[in-house]
Amino acid sequence: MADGRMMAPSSGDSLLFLTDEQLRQGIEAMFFAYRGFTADPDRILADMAYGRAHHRAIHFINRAPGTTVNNLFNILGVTKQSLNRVLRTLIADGLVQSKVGRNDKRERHLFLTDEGRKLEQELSDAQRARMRLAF
Amino acid sequence: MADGRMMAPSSGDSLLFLTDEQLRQGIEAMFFAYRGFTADPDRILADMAYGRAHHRAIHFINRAPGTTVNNLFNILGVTKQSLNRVLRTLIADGLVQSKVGRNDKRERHLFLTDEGRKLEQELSDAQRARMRLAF
DNA sequence: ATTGGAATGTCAACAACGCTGACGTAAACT
DNA sequence: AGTTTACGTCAGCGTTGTTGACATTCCAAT
Repeated sequence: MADGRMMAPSSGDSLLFLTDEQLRQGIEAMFFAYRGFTADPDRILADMAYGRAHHRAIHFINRAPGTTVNNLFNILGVTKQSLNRVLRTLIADGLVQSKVGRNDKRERHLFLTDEGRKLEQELSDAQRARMRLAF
Repeated sequence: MADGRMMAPSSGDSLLFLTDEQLRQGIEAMFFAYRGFTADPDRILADMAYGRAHHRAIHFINRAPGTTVNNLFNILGVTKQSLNRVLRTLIADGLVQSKVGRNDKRERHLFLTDEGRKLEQELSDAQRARMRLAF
C-alpha cells in the first residue's frame, strides 16, 4: 500500500506460511471489505436511530425465527445486556415480537413482525445491489 | 443456518443474480470472518486500554510510515477528531512519534517508535497464528 | 414440599469510539 | 492582506460494547 509492491499473494505459495506482506494485505482487505459491505445498511439505519447492532439482530431473528435471547447473544458474540438494549428498542418500535416460552417461561422467543420483515428486506436488497456493483 | 439448507452457492450460477439464501450466507460469512479475524488483537489490546481503533492506526502507520494525519483519517474513514483521540494516547504512550513536516510545517508525519513496532508485530503475529488455525 | 442454586432476562451505569460543531494557530497560497 | 489548508482541541451526543445488581422461573437435593 505504501510502497507500491502490491504483488498478489503468489497462488502457488502455501497458505500456512504467509509473508508479512501477504498477512497485512489480508488484514486490510478484510477491513475495507467489511466497511464497504455494511456501508449501505449503515446509511439506511442511521435515519432511524438504529445501528449495525440492530441490523445484526434483525438479520439473525429473520434467519432463525423463534430463537431465544440466550441463543441470539451467543450467536452474535455479545453480552445479553448489550443485546437487550437493542431488542428493547426493536420491540418498542414494533419490528420484533417477543413471546414467553411455552415450556420454559423464562425464555423469550423472538420473531420479526411484518414491519420488521420489511426492513430486513430493504437492508438485504441494499447489500444485494452493492454486491452487483462490485462486479 | 436456521433451516439446515446450508447448500453452497452453486458455483455455476451467475454472481449477479444472488438468491436471498446466498446473499444472507454472504452477509453472515463476512460478519463471522471479521469477528474471528480481530478477536486475538482485541484481546491483547483490551489489557492496555486500547481498542480496535488503536490497532487500525498502528497498522496503517506501519504500512505507510511518515503518513500525515489528514492522510490517515481519510484512509480509515473517520473524522480527524476521532482519530486525534486515538493518536493522542498512542503518542503519549510512546508508540507513535509525530514529526512536523519539513516542506509543509502544518503537516505532522507519523511513525511507529521501536515500542510501537513491537506491538504491531505482536498483533500481526497473533493474526498469523489465527489464520494458520483456520486451515 | 421446601429450599438453594442455576438459568434467563431486565435495568443501571460506565467506557470506547464513532459523530457534529466550534474555535484557535500556524503555514501556505493567491 | 486575505483566504484556505492542516492540525489540535473542547464540548456534547449516539451507538454499542462492558460489568454489576436484581427479579423471575425452573429444577434438583434435601
